[in-house]
Amino acid sequence: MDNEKYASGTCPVGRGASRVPDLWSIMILRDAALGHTRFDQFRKSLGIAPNILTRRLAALVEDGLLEKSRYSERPPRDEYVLTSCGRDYLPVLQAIAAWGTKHFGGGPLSTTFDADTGQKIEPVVIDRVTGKPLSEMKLRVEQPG
Amino acid sequence: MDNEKYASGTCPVGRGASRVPDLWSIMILRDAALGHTRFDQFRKSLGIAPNILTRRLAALVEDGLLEKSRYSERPPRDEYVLTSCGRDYLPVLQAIAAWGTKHFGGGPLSTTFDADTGQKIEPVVIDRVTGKPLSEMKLRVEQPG
DNA sequence: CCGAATCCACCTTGATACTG
DNA sequence: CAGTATCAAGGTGGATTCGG
Repeated sequence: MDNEKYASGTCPVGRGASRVPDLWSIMILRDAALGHTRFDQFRKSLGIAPNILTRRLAALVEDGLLEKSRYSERPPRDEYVLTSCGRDYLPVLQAIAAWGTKHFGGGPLSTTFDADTGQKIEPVVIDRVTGKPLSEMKLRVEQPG
Repeated sequence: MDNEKYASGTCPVGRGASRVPDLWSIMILRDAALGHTRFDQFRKSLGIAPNILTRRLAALVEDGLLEKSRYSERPPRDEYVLTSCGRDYLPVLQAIAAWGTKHFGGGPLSTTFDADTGQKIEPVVIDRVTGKPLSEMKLRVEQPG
């Protein structure tokens, strides 16, 4: 489809989603959030074909979510690390995970913990001003201009 | 790609994301959240080819995010309305929107308001227990079993 | 006119093999 | 290890058609 139409449109959902337009991209970012950085880590973890992985990584670098970083000179080797933009995508992953667990759970699932306290994480999306969960609010959307 | 591998895997991100595996699905859900229900509303709003729209709608119905509902008998007409599962996806859209606005803003964007108070919404993903934003936390993921 | 189904040229995807 | 080359298969969207 024509991502660019949404990438530059007025809808903030389109602006964001068009940078992570498919399942591979989402799963690559998940892996990156888990600390994976190398081509082969992604490839093995995801079971993705190498040419596809190459393209996806390039697109994520292009859009500023990942950054190539040289970790060996001879032989030359790059790793892919999350930028601050990419790290900011992590809450989206958590929101997806919470939704996935609630509605499509039914099996053994990996779980996220607070690394400091060891407490299990339960992600909720709230409005920063009122603190109310968005799922309990009535919302209205307004177009610009 | 092979969605089903992730749809039934142990990763909650995969469980969720595989049900909304592409940009069209996300945008359809956004439209649905805006109150669109009819085939032609989606088609015109998104500029999507009708055969593709048919497939995506059917997939979303299949996965329980949308529900077909007959609104006219003669002629027979169905509309697509969000199920509770589909409504629960709205926080994900908001998280995407917040991320998109922060990192790819730079233009006129539509904005979400609290329908009651008229206040602008600023979505944040927090941990329900501690109330802390996830973006400020150090997380650790644990595999099942 | 609404909600599709069908056909078709095109492009993307991904499995495999291969290279530095 | 980190990709590129090749190529078959399937997805994509435009045009058209069709029933209500």
